[in-house]
Amino acid sequence: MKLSNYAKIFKALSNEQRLKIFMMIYKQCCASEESRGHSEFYIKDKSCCPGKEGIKKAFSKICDCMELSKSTISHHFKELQNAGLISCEREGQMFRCRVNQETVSLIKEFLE
Amino acid sequence: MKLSNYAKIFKALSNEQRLKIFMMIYKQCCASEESRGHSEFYIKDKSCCPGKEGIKKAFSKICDCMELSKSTISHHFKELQNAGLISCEREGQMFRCRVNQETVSLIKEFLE
DNA sequence: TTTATTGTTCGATGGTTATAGAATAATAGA
DNA sequence: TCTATTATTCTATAACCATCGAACAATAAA
Repeated sequence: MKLSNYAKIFKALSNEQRLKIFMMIYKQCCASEESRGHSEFYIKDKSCCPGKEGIKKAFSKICDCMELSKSTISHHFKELQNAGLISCEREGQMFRCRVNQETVSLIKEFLE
Repeated sequence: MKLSNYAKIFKALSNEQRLKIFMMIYKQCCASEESRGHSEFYIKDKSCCPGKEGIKKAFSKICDCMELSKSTISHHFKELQNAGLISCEREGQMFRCRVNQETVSLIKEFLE
């Protein structure tokens, strides 16, 4: 893979808010109320978004966990997709998304 | 470590030119002539910067491998240091620097 | 002490990005 | 079909970033 692609992946993770979104999906969970407006990421509980299929209704859940506008969050989702870090699909009113483990593995291999 | 610190590290790697510099130090080697102006990173040979102590005279060597001005490269070095990714020290006219493996490990653990 | 070499700092500039709000589109349910 | 819900796109703006050249600082060699 080209160096520019790696840079693109790192760029997608370089914004704190976007990284937080990514980690929520990665951990299949949502940040706690206390984490609002803070830089720390807290795992609330794993029951909020169960299953191995990724988060359902991820978009609105993540909106609830953050202090950003919908449009900004939508933009961040697209950046993460664009970098190949996550995949999203709409299932009716559900918004399912998951992390692309292959991309995560690529980063880890890159740093070997 | 705070999420903002991880974001900072990823930001340091998010610029293609800076990533190239980082990889030169990481691989303890310089890019080949052919790589000038291209987005690919090529390893030339390991003999140009031997030893485990990091690249000696890294700054000027890297300047020779890239199409950026000295001031820009200096800026990128500082960004990488600031993120904790590399450490540099001047030894007279030598400019020795090495990758902080602990930071690299932190990233890998973060993505576990 | 000069001079040459090497890297840093400063100031300017053009480009990119994060963000919000409004308008729009897509979908589900009544 | 109409309405409510949900996510996307558009437009604007302020902040940030990459880059350069020039001036400066530090060091080594003459």
